Amino acid sequence: MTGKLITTGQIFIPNFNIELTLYGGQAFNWIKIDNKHFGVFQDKVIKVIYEDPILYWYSSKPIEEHIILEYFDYFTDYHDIYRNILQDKSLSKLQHTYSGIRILKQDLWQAIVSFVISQNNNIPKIKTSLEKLAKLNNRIIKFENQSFYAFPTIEELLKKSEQELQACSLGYRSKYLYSVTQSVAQTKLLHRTDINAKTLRQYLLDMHGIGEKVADCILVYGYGVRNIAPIDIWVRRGAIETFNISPKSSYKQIQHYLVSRFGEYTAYAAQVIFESFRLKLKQKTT
DNA sequence: AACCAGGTACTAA
DNA sequence: TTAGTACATGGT
Repeated sequence: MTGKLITTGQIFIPNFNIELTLYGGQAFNWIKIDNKHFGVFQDKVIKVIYEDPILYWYSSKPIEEHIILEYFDYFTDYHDIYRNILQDKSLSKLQHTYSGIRILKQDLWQAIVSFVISQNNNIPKIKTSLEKLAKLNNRIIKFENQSFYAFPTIEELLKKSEQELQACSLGYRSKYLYSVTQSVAQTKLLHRTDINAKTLRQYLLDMHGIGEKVADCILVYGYGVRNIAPIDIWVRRGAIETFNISPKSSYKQIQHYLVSRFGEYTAYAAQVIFESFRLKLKQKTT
């Protein structure tokens, strides 16, 4: 299916919390300049401006509108989602201001690279590392008087040595990224359509440097899975406090609990928990 | 100067 | 299965 290639469009998305969605830790490829948001998508740069309820977008190169719509999860009924998860008494006690968060559907490869780097790391530094990684290939995209660097393809990354990766401030994660890149190429994960989420998760877990949390991030943010959630430190703390579950619970136990409580909406509920607790701490320290 | 960041691999019990 | 620890790097 190929649609018409266009460079600009408008999308109707009422009540969209664009700040938390783009900068809350599910994606690392956006920067904000004034009221405009610029994001690198493979070899393109997209600019978006949100004026409730319209999202205006502009691309540096012609692109199918469908790709943009998918990315912003346009075909999902968010009104229905938040109506559902906010029926939960405990969850609804958290900040309702987070009810405009959407879950982006990112490029699978970009998600794999991003979340391998994200482990035991902070958001600003993750972004810096990804930028340095992009600069290795020096594919510059000029757009609106600014220069951006295209996200490295797997073919490009395969050519890089572990030392070159390490120079991107990846720390000990450089060997993980190096190894994961090889594994993704060998398994041809990016080109397979015969694979379901459960199988993909197992492939990812078999890679050196990907554990449960990163695998689940890749599934949720890069593969469109919504009926599970990555359990990071904030979701863990949040779930323990919000639902009064044992602090000793394992990763799998917390995830099962959330799935049993929120079902097909688990990822959305966890996103609200994540932002709520992450920002609560930030307010304390600043 | 410790402590932390959207964890994982490894070891020992 | 669970508990503890090393791991690179930069910011606070």
